[in-house]
Amino acid sequence: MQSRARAGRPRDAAIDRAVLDAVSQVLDTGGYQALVIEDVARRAGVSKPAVYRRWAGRRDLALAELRRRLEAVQPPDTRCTLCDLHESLSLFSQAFTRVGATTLAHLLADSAHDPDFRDELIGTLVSPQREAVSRTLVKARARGDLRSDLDLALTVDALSSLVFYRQLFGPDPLDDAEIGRAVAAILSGIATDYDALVRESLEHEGDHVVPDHAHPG
Amino acid sequence: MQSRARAGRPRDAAIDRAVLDAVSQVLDTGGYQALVIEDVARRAGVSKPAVYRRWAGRRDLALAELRRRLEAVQPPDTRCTLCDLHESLSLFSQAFTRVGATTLAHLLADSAHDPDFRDELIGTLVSPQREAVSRTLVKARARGDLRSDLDLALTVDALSSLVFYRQLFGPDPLDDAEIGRAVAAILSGIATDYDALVRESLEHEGDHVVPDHAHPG
DNA sequence: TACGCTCCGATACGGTACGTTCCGTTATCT
DNA sequence: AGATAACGGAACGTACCGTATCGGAGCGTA
Repeated sequence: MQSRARAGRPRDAAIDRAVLDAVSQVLDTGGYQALVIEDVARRAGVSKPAVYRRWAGRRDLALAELRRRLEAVQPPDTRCTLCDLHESLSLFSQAFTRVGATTLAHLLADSAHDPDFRDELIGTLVSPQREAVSRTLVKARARGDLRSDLDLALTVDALSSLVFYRQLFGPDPLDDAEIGRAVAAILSGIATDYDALVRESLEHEGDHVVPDHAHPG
Repeated sequence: MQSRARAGRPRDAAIDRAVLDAVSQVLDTGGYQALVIEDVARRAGVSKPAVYRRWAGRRDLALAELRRRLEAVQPPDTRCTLCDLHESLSLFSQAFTRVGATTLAHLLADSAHDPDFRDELIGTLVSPQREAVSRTLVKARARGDLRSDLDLALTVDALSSLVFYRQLFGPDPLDDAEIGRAVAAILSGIATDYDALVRESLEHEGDHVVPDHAHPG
């Protein structure tokens, strides 16, 4: 008694592929807006109920296709922190070029009032890429290349957000040269004399929050 | 001969206000998804054509309301770079809390295949906030607080993107303490010895792009 | 072999929201 | 006075949603 095998006629796996291929084609030509179930079904040579039998709607359908496009990201590990970070971010950016900023925005919008789908979306598209960056940072810190008081989560956010921002708000995604400059900037800092700035800020009785990890050096 | 005054019955300015008030109410309760023209018209005590006579559709309607909410941002200027940057980013984040991440995502998605609307959207919601941050950075650099070889545009991107990212991808928007840590990190850098990292990366014959503004110090 | 289950394509359906058009009426400008 | 355009109300055609129904086909179990 195979509990896995449901009774009755099994689903045709070829239909799954044909539909996702059609979705891919539509996304690349007309974008998410053009993703109309009936149209997808027609292109795939498949009936509409056959699609709904497999996916709940446009959102699920699009996410399923995007999941196909994002293979697991292999974070580099060359013991060269600059190289690894650069490579991580480059892969990150390339991944979202494949996904398409438009589609990402639509899925994000559609997930607004559906926490479950939002978790699935972020868990599929965002988290793996972030994780790759995070692992790179962890290794670099373990080597002693990064400050020990580093706020890891916030640094991952800072690097990841730059990739997303440029994809979503353009005009262009980050190119390699910009990634290099960004990595350099966040590693070396942009202040001429950070400690002096901290001292000066303390003289202001301002109500701003004093950074809780002032430069140790 | 007033060329400005069109012949015929003039538009009732009270309708403009009533409609935008209704839009505001709907956006705050049900979000962009709940923004249905017929519903807005009913709430405003107005006919549907009266709405379409003024705005092209949901997108324009929502953007018009959001424009009402974002007054001009006054970048602080206290000659304290840490304080000013902190304040700039805090105002930035607050502005988008008023707009609502959901609505922003929807508008961004809807603007995908309409470059004109996209320009209007970014010009209204994004550019002014960025500009405030940019002015703060420019003043700090002029004071000599920031490195002279600073890539201004990229730095603005880095700081702005963090605000957007946390608003859009959450789970929570940036809080004040995180803003402080982020400012500290980007000003002071996260590397223990950046110059050493650059030297090491040069030993790799890797094909990665060598940062074109290595640390001058 | 017979039966039951589930998938298959085809088609029809009700529902929602869009954006437009027509109407008779009302307000303002020339 | 007359032209013009906004007003509310209502209906319209379109698009797409997601679901239901149908006869038929494929596969499991009795």
